[in-house]
Amino acid sequence: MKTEDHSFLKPETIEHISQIFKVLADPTRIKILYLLSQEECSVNHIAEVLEMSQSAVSHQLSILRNLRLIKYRREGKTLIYSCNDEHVFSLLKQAIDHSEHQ
Amino acid sequence: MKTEDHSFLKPETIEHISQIFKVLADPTRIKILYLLSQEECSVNHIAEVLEMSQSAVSHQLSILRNLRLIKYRREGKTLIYSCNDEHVFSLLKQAIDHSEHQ
DNA sequence: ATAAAATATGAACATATGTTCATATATAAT
DNA sequence: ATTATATATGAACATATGTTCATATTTTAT
Repeated sequence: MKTEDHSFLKPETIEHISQIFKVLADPTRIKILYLLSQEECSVNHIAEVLEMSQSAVSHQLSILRNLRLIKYRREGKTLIYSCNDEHVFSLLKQAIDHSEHQ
Repeated sequence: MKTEDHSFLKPETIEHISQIFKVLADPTRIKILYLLSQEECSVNHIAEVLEMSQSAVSHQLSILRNLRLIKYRREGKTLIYSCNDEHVFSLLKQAIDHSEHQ
């Protein structure tokens, strides 16, 4: 095939996809997202369940929050995080399915 | 929810998913995989079409090859690469669709 | 106003990753 | 055998990323 006959992805599309996959590429974030796919969670709850430091969880949540993959609401002193991007969670679920059934 | 009531991903599953997403997280590899989803390609063809050095392409191909995401056959001096993992290419396509229709 | 609890954040550090450069390997042609 | 072509690979380098540690911020209770 000649170069000019190829279909190319738009640079923005490539950047966007790369960014999404980058987020999904870290084991810690996979665990957090999988947890949030089951129930909304406070920061401390996530830290306890995943046996991580509060700080590490919070840093990761800030990454997910900045990319609008998750959202939160406040209950008193507590922030409750939950899913905010069906597409990305769907990618994660598809990857889990493929990985478990092979 | 109590910690013992959560569903957890198996460590191998987490590692596997993370590895797949890590591969898909690099713009260069996204371009290569997208190209290979359209047609099988020689190394030099990929390098020309994507305007990259032969060495850089070859390094990335070796990563994709080691993870069995692509395969190759020889034609004389030329190696022709092609897809070898429908699941992963399906993940890529889903991400592209989501990214383009939002 | 003060203290405690929950969360966020900046700096520092170690590790991982992608490209380049130089060179090696393999096949084909003469 | 020698040369040319196609591809692979190791080392070096720069950049990106995740965690920890210390500390800041925000809200509630007293």
